[in-house]
Amino acid sequence: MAAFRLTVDLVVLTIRAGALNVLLVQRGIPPYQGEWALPGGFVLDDEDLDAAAVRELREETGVTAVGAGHLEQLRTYGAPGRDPRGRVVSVAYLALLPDLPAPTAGSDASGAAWHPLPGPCLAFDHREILRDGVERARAKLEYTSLGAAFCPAEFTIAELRAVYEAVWHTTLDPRNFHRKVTTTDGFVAPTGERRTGVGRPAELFRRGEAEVLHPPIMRPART
Amino acid sequence: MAAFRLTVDLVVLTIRAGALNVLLVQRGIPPYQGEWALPGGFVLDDEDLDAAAVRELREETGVTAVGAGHLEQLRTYGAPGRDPRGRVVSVAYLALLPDLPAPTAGSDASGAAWHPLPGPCLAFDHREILRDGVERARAKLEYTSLGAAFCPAEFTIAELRAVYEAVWHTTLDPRNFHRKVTTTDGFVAPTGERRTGVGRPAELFRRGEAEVLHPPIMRPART
DNA sequence: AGGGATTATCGTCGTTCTGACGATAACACC
DNA sequence: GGTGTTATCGTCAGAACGACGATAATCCCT
Repeated sequence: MAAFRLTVDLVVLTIRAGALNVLLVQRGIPPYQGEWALPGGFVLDDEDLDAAAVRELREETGVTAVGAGHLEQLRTYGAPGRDPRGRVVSVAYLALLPDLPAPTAGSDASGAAWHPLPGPCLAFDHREILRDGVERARAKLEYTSLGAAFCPAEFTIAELRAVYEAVWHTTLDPRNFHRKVTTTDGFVAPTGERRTGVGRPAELFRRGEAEVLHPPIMRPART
Repeated sequence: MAAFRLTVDLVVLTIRAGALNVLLVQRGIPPYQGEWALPGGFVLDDEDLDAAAVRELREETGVTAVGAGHLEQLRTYGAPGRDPRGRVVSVAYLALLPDLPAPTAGSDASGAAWHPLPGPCLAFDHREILRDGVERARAKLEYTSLGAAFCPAEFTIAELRAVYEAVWHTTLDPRNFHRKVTTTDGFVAPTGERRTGVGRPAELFRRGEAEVLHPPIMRPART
């Protein structure tokens, strides 16, 4: 029951070019120098865990407001030996963000970049953490309205559908998806405006106030 | 990034007399001496987090095999000031167990007992942890087969239904519940035997191999 | 201006799932 | 044998879903 050191590690996901991407940094210092890893860092002495996650997210990505996206605690990883520096326990967070401008490099990372899944080999046990994060995101899209966290404040139904298709790696029927989303109470709220592009202009929506969906959106059977 | 101390705290739930109960210990040492708290203790120097949870569960409840029930990591709580002894971060675990003989008192607890929810005032931030644990259990009963973790190895559909009714604090139609459980693939498997009691003998079932339920069991609307 | 391509949105139809509830079965007890 | 009690099977209307046709509203091209 002696001393532990605590880190937060972030699984930051977004949709880019129709694919699920994760934000990775190239480690600038040992251990695992030069290898890819999840962004993260040590928790400060008198810092709340959530605050540490928000701080690291800001430092590594320049994301200041989580308001647009979503940030939640994922799981804590504390196997002895998972970090060669000693007994380091990591509280992992899952962040879902709309597509952003290129990320910034952090203090102890020589580079940060988006990687389509599955990404490269990762340092520490970060491959396991990433797998758990993606699985959590996949599951939560079924029974919560979190899919909208991948979208900007205003979005079309087609953009939201593209999120589901990217995260689940399937294709969904546009008509049935539209019906499900617009008839599920509190999922999305129309803004009254429309966005013009290729094809018929699409109505713009904002996130609804509902957090959980009853009934959930069913993911097509086994892949 | 200096020294943290790490504890595991357990939200141990079971069904007793048709009600959801939580296992609490009366603290035998300061801080909060004499008050009720979740069972738990410090993580050893080279001990895995899951192993620490299993150890504490055994020490405080005498539960040796988790095989019957279910144990999973719940969340980590690390707000500065949550423990007057200093910076103590707690990894909370959620355990779902079938009804057991009376629990044993642990080393640093002068007594351990089952409490129907909502229990008494709790030390530290354990009230919040308990609330999160109960909420997790309620949600997981909808889309997983974890309800069977509250039952002994062999159980009747009525016993399983009593679990859902206790955890959700509702009443469910016995005929529709029976249909749903027996027709959902992999939820339960018949043993071929039956148990006699009051009324017509009931068929005995074992847990099926399915972990997630497609589609989920819907909890009746708002309470 | 008009035709084609493209995407959004609305409907339809048959199937499945659900909730409400009636009917029967298989015991224990008297 | 009758009665009470619980388990299990059926039925039926309404809701939800998957597949897919039909229409609407724009852009692009000629």
